Amino acid sequence: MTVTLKDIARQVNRSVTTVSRALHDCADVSPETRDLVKYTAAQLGYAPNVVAQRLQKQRTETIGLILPHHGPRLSDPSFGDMLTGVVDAIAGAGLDLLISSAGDVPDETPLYRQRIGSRRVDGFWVVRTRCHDPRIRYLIEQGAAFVACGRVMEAWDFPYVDVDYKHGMRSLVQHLCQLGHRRIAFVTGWSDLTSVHHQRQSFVQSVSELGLDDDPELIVEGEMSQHGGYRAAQVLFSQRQPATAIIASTDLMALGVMSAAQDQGLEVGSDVAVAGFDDIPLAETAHPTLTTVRQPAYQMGQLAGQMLAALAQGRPITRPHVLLEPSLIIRQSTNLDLWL
Amino acid sequence: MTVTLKDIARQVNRSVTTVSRALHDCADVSPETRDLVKYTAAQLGYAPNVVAQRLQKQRTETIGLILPHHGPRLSDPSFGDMLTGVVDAIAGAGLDLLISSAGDVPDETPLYRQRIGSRRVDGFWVVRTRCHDPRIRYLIEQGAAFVACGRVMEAWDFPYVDVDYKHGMRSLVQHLCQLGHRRIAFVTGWSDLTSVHHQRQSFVQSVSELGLDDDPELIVEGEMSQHGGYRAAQVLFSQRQPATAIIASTDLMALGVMSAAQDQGLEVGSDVAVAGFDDIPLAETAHPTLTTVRQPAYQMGQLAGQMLAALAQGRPITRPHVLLEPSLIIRQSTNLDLWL
DNA sequence: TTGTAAGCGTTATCAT
DNA sequence: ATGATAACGCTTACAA
Repeated sequence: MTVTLKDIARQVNRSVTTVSRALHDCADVSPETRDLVKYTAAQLGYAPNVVAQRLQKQRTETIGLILPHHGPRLSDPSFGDMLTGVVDAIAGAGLDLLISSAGDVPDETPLYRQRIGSRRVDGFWVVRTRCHDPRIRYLIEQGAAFVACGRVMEAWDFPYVDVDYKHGMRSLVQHLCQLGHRRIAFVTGWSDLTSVHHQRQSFVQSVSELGLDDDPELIVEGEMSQHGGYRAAQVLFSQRQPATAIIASTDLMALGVMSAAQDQGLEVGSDVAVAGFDDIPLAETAHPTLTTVRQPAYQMGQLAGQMLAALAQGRPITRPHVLLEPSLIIRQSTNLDLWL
Repeated sequence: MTVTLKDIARQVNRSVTTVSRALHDCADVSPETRDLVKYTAAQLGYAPNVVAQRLQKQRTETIGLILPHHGPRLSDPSFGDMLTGVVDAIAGAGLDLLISSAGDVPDETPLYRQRIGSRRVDGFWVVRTRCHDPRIRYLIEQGAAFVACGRVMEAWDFPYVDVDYKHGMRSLVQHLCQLGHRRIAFVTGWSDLTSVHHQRQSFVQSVSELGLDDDPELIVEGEMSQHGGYRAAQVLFSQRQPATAIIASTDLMALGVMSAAQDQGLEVGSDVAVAGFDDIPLAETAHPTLTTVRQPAYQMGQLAGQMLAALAQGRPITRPHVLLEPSLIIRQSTNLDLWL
């Protein structure tokens, strides 16, 4: 059925060892043998049994991703982009990506433990870091190979790729301030997430520095989805003194906010300004188009993938700490006069 | 470093064989030995080396997904949902999902060949089938285990999960006809895709049966994304006698169509009706909300995953051909008066 | 230049 | 009830 080294060896009247060496282009095999072996292998349609190779090499050439129970959903566009970046990068290095889901388990460390112990993967890609992330702590303790998309609050040294949310938030608040807004709200996700934490911190600081309204009611936490954004916005609109501008943690939330505003009969971009984070494709085709802080999701994934490949193959990581600068994309949702 | 059977065997003064049997709860091992072995294993933090198990068992317990070069993108929401369904179902059966990308290669069969030959996976999940799909042909020829999300035009017998696009399209055209539309356009994806083919066939037939305008100009092919929908709609709006209703192959395309209409100064839901396929979350929060043919993406993935698990574990597939009925979700984009 | 033998960690077969 | 032995397919000392 399936072709093995033994089959080739029999055919060319050599030992399995010689065949193996010939296929690996070892110097100590005669050119004739090498050519013969390669020819025969090709003809027989030989493909090495990677499982056997892995057992021998004690490497799985596989990167694991355990989807955390607190999201992101595979159906979130920006996460999909990041995933594509990782898949492309590690596939280019001959590695596989193994996806599993944490399900409803609150503590994911046993899953990581299990996959390390059973030598299922060479390293992990960790997404959606939390401020004090037990996964990161565990992986560092174990000396496991991993790359995170996101930082933690502790001053631990581990390879990561992240976005400078503080910078992004600052430029967004400044933009809204310049447009004359004094009362800016922040519709945010679960603040245990490091990204959200940074956004929030920077929001509070920027608002204070610019002397804007710093009413704590203006910060509303919700689920990181359109529905979460929608509901949070409803809360905001029901306040005695509603905000004139709303920033959301993600574009999906921002689209929910826009939706809620429009359902209130408000015109987004004039009656109320709305902005998000990510720059998903929909941001550009929404009506009005959505002002946002663009994050290079694909590139982040790609970088993480390259770092993981280096790690898995024992090469040093050239830049273990990458902080990408996001850029403010001004569109109609904060400035309806804008002609795109 | 890592604990193996040998370590346990040494510790409990038994052979590796006995330890293995004890851990597998074989009947022919004494209760004392069994308990001792299990206790020791737990204490040492033993986890079986899956690579070794796989080499021995000649099974990888892994399902492969090779992302076709013609999409879908990982960032498409409906595909993400389906992927989640597969991951959940497969993980529940103790299997892994291996993702790789076909890159720019026009013919993917070598990739399948390579993964079969190297025994990397036990089976494949095939997505986005084409009318005459070389991947399906190849996998059938090879006798490989796989489940497809989508059918082909040939009368080949293979396990699949698909949606009854024809039915969905018919109900959509009927709905628009009842609203008084005589000139309905279809903004479609690459018609080599079986799903698109079925939609198109049903569109033409429904239009003809209902006696509506069957101008071939009303069918415009474009990229299956918002931009593709946007551009195709621009073509439609520039026609001498524009359509009064536009159906798109996917919700993303439909959102692009809505965008283009709005940029033309048209009011979607009154000046022009727009409808899509999928029912992604954004369909419900778009403005106006989007009429669509709902497809149970997560459920499709889940079913495919269950079938794959059965296949991989040598169990028979109870229902190898599943055709799910989509349902028409009427919203404002075809009927602005509608209060959701 | 080639072959022999051992080993990766596990499971299955056959003795005892 | 337990253990020796072989096997899964491959790589790599070491020997010839």
